[in-house]
Amino acid sequence: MKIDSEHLEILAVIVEKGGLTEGADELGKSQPSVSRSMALLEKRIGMPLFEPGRRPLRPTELGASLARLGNRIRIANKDASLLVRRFRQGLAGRLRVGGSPIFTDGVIATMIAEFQSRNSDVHIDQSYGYLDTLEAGLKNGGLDIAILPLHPRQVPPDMDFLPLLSGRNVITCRVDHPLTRIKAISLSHIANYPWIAPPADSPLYRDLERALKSIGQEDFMVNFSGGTLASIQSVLTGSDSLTVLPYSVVFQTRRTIPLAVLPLKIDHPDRQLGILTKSDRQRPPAAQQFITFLQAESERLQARMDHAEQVTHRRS
Amino acid sequence: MKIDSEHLEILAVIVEKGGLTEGADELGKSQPSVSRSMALLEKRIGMPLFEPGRRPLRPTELGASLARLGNRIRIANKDASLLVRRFRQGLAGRLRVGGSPIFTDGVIATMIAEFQSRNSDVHIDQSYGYLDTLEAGLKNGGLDIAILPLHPRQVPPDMDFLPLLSGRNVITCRVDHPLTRIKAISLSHIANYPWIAPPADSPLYRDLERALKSIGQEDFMVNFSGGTLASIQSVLTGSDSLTVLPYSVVFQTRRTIPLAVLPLKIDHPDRQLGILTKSDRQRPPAAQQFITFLQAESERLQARMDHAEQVTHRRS
DNA sequence: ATATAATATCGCATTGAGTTATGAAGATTG
DNA sequence: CAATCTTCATAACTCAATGCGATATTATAT
Repeated sequence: MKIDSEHLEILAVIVEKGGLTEGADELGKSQPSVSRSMALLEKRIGMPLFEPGRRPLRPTELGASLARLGNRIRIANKDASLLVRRFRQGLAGRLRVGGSPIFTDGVIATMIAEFQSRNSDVHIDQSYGYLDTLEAGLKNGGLDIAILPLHPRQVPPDMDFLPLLSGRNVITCRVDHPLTRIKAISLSHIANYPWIAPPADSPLYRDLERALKSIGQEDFMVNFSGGTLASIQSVLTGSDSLTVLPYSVVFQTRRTIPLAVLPLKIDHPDRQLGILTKSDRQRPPAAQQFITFLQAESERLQARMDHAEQVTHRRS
Repeated sequence: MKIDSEHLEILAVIVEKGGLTEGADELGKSQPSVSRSMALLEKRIGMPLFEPGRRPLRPTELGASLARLGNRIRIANKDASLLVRRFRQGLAGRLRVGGSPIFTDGVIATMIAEFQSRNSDVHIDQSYGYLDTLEAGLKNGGLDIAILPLHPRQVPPDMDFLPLLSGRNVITCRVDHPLTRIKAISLSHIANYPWIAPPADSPLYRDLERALKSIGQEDFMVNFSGGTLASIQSVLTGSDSLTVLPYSVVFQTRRTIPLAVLPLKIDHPDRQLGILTKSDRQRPPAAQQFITFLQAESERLQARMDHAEQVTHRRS
């Protein structure tokens, strides 16, 4: 014999409010309705829930005990409603975010930290990958959103791409690098230094090739390759190596890992860091919340970068 | 928007069992039924509870969270069912028991202790009173059962009386009382000792009068009156006083407060200790349980008393 | 006693849960 | 890769429960 949980909740309210009529009011139901519900419950369990012949309805021992349990149910139910509301508003949930390693570590990670400190109930599951991996993740539902640099032409047909930052690359080195003391840097200067290369299968590696080709340096010496942003930064600050990094990464991490940007114009890849999502798949509200947040943060970052650049120009 | 607690319970079972079909099995419902319930819940909250296009139905983050809450509800509901079952079997609840002071303290209290040690969830609310008080208590619902010595003629019309023990009274005193050393006690012997009398409004007081009158002692000296059994026993063991007590009381408390019974035949009141209940009023199951218990305990007590008496006769 | 407030009951409409039968789609296997 | 198996969704229908207003009944208060 299963008891109807709804009945127990009603009982709890009646007992709490001290009367059937007030209980009905509280529940937003009519008095006859709850009266009948209680009559039905009493009939089901075969025991009286209220003292007979008492006008402001008073519960029996059993009624009071069941009311306590009903209250537990009510609390759980309320929690459930709250949870649903928070999920709908994107304030709770889990978000599986995939991203290209360098940008994710250098730019997105700090934004994620900020997002989590605001929306503590959103759990972000971060993973790394390049276009093909991320695209597959989105397709099979393993990822909610992907963050990577992309050229408009590369966007898969059934996906949406929302640009966040321009994909400008720069040549960078440690701040006290010999080259930073040279006014006008030319090809001959940088030819003497070894290069750090990102993993060979990464777009950034191709950027590096392209950038160096654009300034005329066809073959270059690589003394370190692969690894994550953290290892690249370590090697960079501990040696005279050079490398190509997105300017936003250099800028975003300038407080913890300061790096110098060489005033050498290199070919821009025509890509933008942005958010890739599946068009049809309805995103969880937390995803929308996160996307909106990333847009705002990116705009702020872009503004700060622009501002810093103006200051530099004025100084020079 | 109120969530149906039933739905959350169903969700919890589905998630726990790892599939809709198995969940339906567990719940004893058909598979389409729970399927539709979940569809309805999803429609209500406007969010998916299960990952789309997964055949062994897997919950989303929201679904899993709601399932946890559903489980809490299930537990509370199960507790409720259990509670009801225990109440129905008389293994839980509250019992308001009224009784005449001497019998209650001397005979019933130890039985109540034993009863409570067996049925720990039954809470007994004990109170004292004589016939009129107890009768009123039963009538207005303030008492579930009353325990008192009664003559069959005194039983109110709409009440039932269940005899437990014969109401035989005896003259008693402390075990090392001078009178215990006298073989054949006569009236002249006891005339020298003062009497302890129960409260003047108690039936036992009238018993005392009647008993003494029956053995020819019209007026008697009372050096202590009123008080509870405990105080009577204290005075009795600390002085040479005599008093009249039910034999069952003397017998039941013989281990803790040993008293001597004088071999004087006195007039029996034609009453029996028994249980008085209202006929129409449906008793809580715990009451029935308690009554049955008292009957069994009383039978055992009676048997022991009979046995003790036989031994005494053989010895004398 | 009479008035008042609280609860129970009645009649009727609507909703939701239950069923079986059946269709659709992911998962599995030769 | 097609066939098959599982698993879930849908359809059509019945019935129990809930909703309501109107009204009877019954403690409690004045």
